[in-house]
Amino acid sequence: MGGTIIDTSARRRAVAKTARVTIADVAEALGVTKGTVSRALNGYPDISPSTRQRVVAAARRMGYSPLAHAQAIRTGRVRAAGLVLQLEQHDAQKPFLADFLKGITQGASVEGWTLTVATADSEAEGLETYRRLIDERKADGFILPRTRLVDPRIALLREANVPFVLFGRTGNPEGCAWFDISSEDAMREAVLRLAGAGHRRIGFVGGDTAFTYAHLRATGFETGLTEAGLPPASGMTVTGCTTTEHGRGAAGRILDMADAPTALVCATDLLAVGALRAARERGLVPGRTISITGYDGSPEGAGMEPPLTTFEVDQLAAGTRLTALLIDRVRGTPPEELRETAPAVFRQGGTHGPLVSDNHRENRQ
Amino acid sequence: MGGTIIDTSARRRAVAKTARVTIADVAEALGVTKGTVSRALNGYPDISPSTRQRVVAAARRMGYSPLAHAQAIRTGRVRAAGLVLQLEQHDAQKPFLADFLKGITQGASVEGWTLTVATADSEAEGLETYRRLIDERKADGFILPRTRLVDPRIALLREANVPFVLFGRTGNPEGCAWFDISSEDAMREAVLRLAGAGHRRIGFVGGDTAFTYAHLRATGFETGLTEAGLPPASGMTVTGCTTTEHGRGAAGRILDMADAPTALVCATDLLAVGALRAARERGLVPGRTISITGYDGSPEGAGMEPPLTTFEVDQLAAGTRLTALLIDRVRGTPPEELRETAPAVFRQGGTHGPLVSDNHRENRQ
DNA sequence: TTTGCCACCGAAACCGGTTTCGGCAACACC
DNA sequence: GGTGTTGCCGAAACCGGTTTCGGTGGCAAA
Repeated sequence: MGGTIIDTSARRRAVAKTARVTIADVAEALGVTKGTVSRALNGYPDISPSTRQRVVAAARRMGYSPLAHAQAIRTGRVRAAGLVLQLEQHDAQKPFLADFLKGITQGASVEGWTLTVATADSEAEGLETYRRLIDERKADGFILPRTRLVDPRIALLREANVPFVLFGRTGNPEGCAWFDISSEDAMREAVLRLAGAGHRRIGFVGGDTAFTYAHLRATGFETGLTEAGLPPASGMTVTGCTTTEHGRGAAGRILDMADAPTALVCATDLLAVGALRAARERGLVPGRTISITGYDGSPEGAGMEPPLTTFEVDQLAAGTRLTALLIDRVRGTPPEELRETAPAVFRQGGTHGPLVSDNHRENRQ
Repeated sequence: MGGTIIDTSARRRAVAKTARVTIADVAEALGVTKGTVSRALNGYPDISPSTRQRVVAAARRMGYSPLAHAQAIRTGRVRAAGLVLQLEQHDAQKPFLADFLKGITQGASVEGWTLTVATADSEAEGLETYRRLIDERKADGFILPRTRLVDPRIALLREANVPFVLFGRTGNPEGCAWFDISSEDAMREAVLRLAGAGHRRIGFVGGDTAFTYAHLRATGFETGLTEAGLPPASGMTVTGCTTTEHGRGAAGRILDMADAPTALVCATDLLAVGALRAARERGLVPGRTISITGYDGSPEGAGMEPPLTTFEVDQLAAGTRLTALLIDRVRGTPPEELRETAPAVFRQGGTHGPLVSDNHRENRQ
């Protein structure tokens, strides 16, 4: 201030609210160029070990960390995963959202990535949101939850040539990477367990088969029947249910049949809750005169009395794997090598039990 | 390909996976400079209406939209709100998370912003996460949920000179902008309603008073007592409860007192659920021989039998307002002008009712 | 006609990084 | 001793925008 000559960088620093340390500051402090600092910090091979060490030390000492968006301008990578949540639907996935997000962000932060989330009310709005995020490059790739057999989001991302990973599977797997829970195996296991407990007439309450998971669970149920040596459950199978009320209605209709099943396999915990309600309304006792299984491992199911027999899904692990796969995908690994499934694990509850004879059954109710 | 002279931009476009339209492309197509295009699109006054129109039309026609991170390098703004979720705690906020996120992202997308979310297990890890996001400039400002009376996050952001908005209030409001639900008024209203229904001995089950909301709700309860002309509820007030089990234990101890209260005001729905359990274990009938109110408007409370009397919080609106305030804050509005509160609205349930005489009470149980 | 002003836009610097290119010194090899 | 290599790093271009500065043309006032 006293002199006439004022160093511009010093003046800039005095004006700036917060003094940001740039790569140029580090370079100047060491008497090297920006390029050298950049290469040293990014692990380029043409930097001598001693120089690299000096640079790393100076960067740490000066508190330098590069601006993500400044790097992105040249590299084209913002180091962010994108997630568009379509929350129009019922609160089915809401309870799992926290764990899922936690898994994603944990997987992301390991690699220095972050997560950009957006929401949409409708499918059309969702596609618009993807387009916006892609255009502005707010994410390097996307995680697609709740995939459908025919999924317009996949078509969009394929065409835009943007990396993505499915949470779930889809009809045409070409160019798709995914992580999924093999819920079809869980449905199969449910049938086999019930058949092993003596049940011969088993019904199924399934979800909207436009979603791949619902389709797969329905087929898994059929597979279980076949493997158990039981005939196809004609008439005792319902799909297209999404809410608790749907589940209640569908289960009610099945239980009102002449040859009503003694057990119900439900595609989700939500539907199982509805089915339990329908069963109780008909004087049936879950775990004794009616067996009901769910799927999801929801806290609601665990808090019920008796607790719901279900299959647990590790949403946190799912989120972690999905981001790991996405990051690999962004880095160039072909999608065919990035396909994983994990099993859901059986959780013993009190809503299922061995078959009781019809006489016995009459007594109980 | 046939000729010797190959335009570099054309070659680049052939090589690039996806042809991105840059500002230079738009400028070239119109025969103007990048600067003109930029100024036209950003509403600078020194651009003639006709030119502006031509630029806007060309940009739309060519499908141009600027890269957010390329703009950020000069403007210093990435147009992103930051949200760090500390999910160590119990699943208290999980059910509201979806709506809250929806509100935030909706508020953000209106202004062309996005949301960057991160999670942390502990407070220390949370602070580390803030530092990382700030250093890499992954967000222009932050939304801080679940504020405490003394909040280290606020200290951190204050010092780093990074804009933020509280969801809640705090001990030292200096430099803080916030949005909050005046839950203290709800507690007061609960007491007044109960007193109006004849209750004279009212207990309180409160949360961890390190959190501002819990502190405020406890004072709101006291205010209600005073306004109702009731004496301070010595011994019938418990704070520090966070889980359903805590609520059950605390309510149980209160209900076991010699002069047990006939009504319990609970600071959260979670605690109310625990209190209901404790009451039922003692043969009390919610809505008849014991009155219990909650706060949150949780779906669990609505699904109970009878439904929980509680106060609803519009999480979606909260998220929307918070981002609007944050964006204003980032744009320079002083924090003192960005402070809002909204009321929680009473939701009639079946867990409270008029005071019944002790004789009557004995009969009922 | 000259002057002055203003509207409008071009030229170029700039933001903070990354990456290409080329050069110099040291060393090995014939 | 000339000639390649090789290791290492400086110089500068570059990424895609924004912003500053200055200049030109048109028009009104003198």
